[in-house]
Amino acid sequence: MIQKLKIPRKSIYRYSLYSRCLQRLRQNDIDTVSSDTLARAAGVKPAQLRKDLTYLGNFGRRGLGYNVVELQDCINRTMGTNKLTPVVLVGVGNLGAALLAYRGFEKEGFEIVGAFDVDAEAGRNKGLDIDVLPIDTLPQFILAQQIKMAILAVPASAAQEVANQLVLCGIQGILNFSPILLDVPEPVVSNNVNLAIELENLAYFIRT
Amino acid sequence: MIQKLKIPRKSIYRYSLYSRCLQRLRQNDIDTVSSDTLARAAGVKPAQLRKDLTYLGNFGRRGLGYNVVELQDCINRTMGTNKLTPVVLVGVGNLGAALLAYRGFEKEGFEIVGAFDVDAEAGRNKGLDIDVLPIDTLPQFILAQQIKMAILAVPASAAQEVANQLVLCGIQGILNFSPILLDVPEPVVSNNVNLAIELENLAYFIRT
DNA sequence: CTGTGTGAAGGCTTTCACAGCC
DNA sequence: GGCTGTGAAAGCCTTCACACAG
Repeated sequence: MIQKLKIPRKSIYRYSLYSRCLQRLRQNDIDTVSSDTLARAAGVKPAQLRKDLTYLGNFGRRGLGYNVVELQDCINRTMGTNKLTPVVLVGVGNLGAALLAYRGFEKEGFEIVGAFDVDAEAGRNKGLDIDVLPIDTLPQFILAQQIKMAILAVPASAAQEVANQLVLCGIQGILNFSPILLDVPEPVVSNNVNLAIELENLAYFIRT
Repeated sequence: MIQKLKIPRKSIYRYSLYSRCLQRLRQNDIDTVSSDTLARAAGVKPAQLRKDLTYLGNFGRRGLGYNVVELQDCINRTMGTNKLTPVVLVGVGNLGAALLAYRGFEKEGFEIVGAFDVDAEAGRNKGLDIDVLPIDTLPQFILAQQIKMAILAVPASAAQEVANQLVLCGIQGILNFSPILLDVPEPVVSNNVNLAIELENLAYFIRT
């Protein structure tokens, strides 16, 4: 745990992939897997998988492979995926509403416990099964429930301002869907997801 | 254009960011910008911005900066963002329906011209304003309309199979929302977006 | 003097290749 | 023989720092 900071960002990202592959192996009652097999399933090179796993300690048995259950448990423990994490969502426009309607986070260990918007009526007629709360109730909500993570889906023009507010409330991680990079103080982490940019990127690389 | 392959992936990604920043400058009738200012707006280092721009040719005037309009046009031309690109979406489950309801792609130059699912009734009761077509009509649709890009939002278990089908139809780029890495033949490009993994990643780095 | 363009240095990741253990 | 663990090499990307143009 102390050398946690030494694990490369990208390895962390891949741990999530590995965990999902291991899950499937587990469902098929397979209890041992080689780096070769698991790497192929995850779409990475065997050497990379092994290198990634060395950050977790030595699990493999040479000549045999890795114990599926043991390895997945270790990854989940490292990732903190073994507990349910509450999240708030801010901005219930088209994208925000879409994310709320998509209840796919739950089975991955995250629960959207609150949705906020400047317009408390924003959720109307969108068939959502969660109430949209006015944004000025956000601070007390976050503080009361000790929320640490937020999904930000407001327009670009409001993003930095809302982010500042979130940071003041004690939010430590922001998943930012707005198309600007947020400026957040040191311990706070902001990850960007931008679907339009992903499409643009793809379009470029297929060179008609 | 011939040295296109030499532009680093990450630079391409940032071009999208730059273009959006330039758009804002344009709206404010600012016609010249320095690498320092633009870099700050985009959240990158000035040297990196300049390095990125050298792949496009020499636009800057030393002592002055870059012409906003000229630079944005060049980026858009390079990215191919100056024309509307048609896209199909496959898999109208929770996530797929959410992506359809989110009409945010249009203003970025992409249009979802067709939605497909094994269950043609999948779109019912989801308040979508686009018809969901049965998946066996996909090949003729793609071929007839010369579609080159697809958004894949089917369950993991079906993802690879559908991807194979898409490739056979001539799809060249896949934006994959399923939690597995797709195995696609050489010229085809597959980019992954996984919201659960982004959240997990974030959760890890905030270490309660 | 201001601000770009860029070789060189530095840092981070991936990949190789093989020693070591089962 | 099979497969892991890992130093070393290679590759990629970022950052520096300064020559040079306006």
